[in-house]
Amino acid sequence: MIVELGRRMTADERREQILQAALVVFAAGGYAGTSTDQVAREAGVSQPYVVRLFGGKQQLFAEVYSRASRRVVDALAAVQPGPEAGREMGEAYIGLLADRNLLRLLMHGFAAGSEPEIGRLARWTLSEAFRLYRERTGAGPDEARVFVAHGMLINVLLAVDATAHLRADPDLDALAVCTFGAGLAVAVAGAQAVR
Amino acid sequence: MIVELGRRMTADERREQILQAALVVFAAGGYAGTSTDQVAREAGVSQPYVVRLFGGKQQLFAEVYSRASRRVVDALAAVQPGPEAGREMGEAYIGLLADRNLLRLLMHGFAAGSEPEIGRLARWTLSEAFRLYRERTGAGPDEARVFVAHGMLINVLLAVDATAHLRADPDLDALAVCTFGAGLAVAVAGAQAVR
DNA sequence: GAAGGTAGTAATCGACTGATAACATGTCAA
DNA sequence: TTGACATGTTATCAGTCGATTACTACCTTC
Repeated sequence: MIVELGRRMTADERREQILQAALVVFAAGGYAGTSTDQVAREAGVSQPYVVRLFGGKQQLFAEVYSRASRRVVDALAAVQPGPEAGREMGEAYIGLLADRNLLRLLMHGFAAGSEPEIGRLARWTLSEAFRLYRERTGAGPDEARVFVAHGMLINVLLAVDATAHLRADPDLDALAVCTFGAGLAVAVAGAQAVR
Repeated sequence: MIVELGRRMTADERREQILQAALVVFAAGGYAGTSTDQVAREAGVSQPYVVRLFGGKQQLFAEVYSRASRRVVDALAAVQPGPEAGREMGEAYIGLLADRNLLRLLMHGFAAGSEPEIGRLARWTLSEAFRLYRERTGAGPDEARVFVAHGMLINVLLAVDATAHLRADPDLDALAVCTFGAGLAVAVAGAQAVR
């Protein structure tokens, strides 16, 4: 985390900085498993300031999660329709691995789908991925389903840190290799580039 | 939850009862989001007893999660090799939806993969699903990957309660219908039969 | 240069959590 | 019956968490 010593920041700059810090720690620990104090320390501010800037832990998480969802959906939406759209959307998703925290946070949101607000966002993300794939590629539901399913597999492999345990289990190794394909290097690099 | 009034149970019976209760509440709230007191109330015993019987919250969760993993892998391993093995393994997985808590707990484990012990179990579950599919069907890695990916999609749709929001979003609706296929009725029923 | 708003912290609180200790109650063998 | 062990509970504690309050330091503007 970049710390700007001494200098004062505008509230908007601080918000941005705290949101980035929150992405990191929430991606690692999930909503319930992460304290506002962890967020504060990661961002280099005091804990009460985090709470006051965002109105509470729940609202902070909702905002972080909402942004993450939007980043994912935007990356897919950026692909233009055409004969290569399917491949390009796959590559766009793999590209999201560059920020390992993004998809790991997404996973926590899926698991915490019982929280109404988070569940709503999680369903929206899934729904949009499915819809966009069909719209951009003209594919039928079955093909689009395969696309979304692979996205979920990528999320899970990332969450369980499969890339860091490649040598330990040949089957998991094979699964990771054929899932990430050419993106394996990106996935491994992303895992190391955390923080 | 069935409460046996007054009667005393053997420690093993209690263990079983508490493990079942823990599956329910952990599936809903995850590890960090669930207190030992919630487990105790669900099981109808006092909170300190839960802690003492299992040696701590972590060990309780590890045991619940370990059993869930094993149930999933056992269901897949029960399929005999043969030309129909692929279809049968799909059906076996869909059959697991009958206990909604099982796959939802699994999801929490995937998300909490940063915890070393849980991550180990989660990776093992993935690895075994992949390995068993290839072994039973003779399929190559790509086909087995599709199988595992669809399992993950099913988990996610379950976790975000997609079956309870079918009418709200036509795209999510289409995704759920074509994912669960003939198992949709099972999935919806499982969602309602919780507790 | 002082006034007023903005950025930020220190101190503290009540609620909750996991865990421990001490105690009570039921069950069974001799 | 009685002792001894296994099954459970009540009381309690120390730590953590999210949140509130009250305060301080900084910057801009007139």
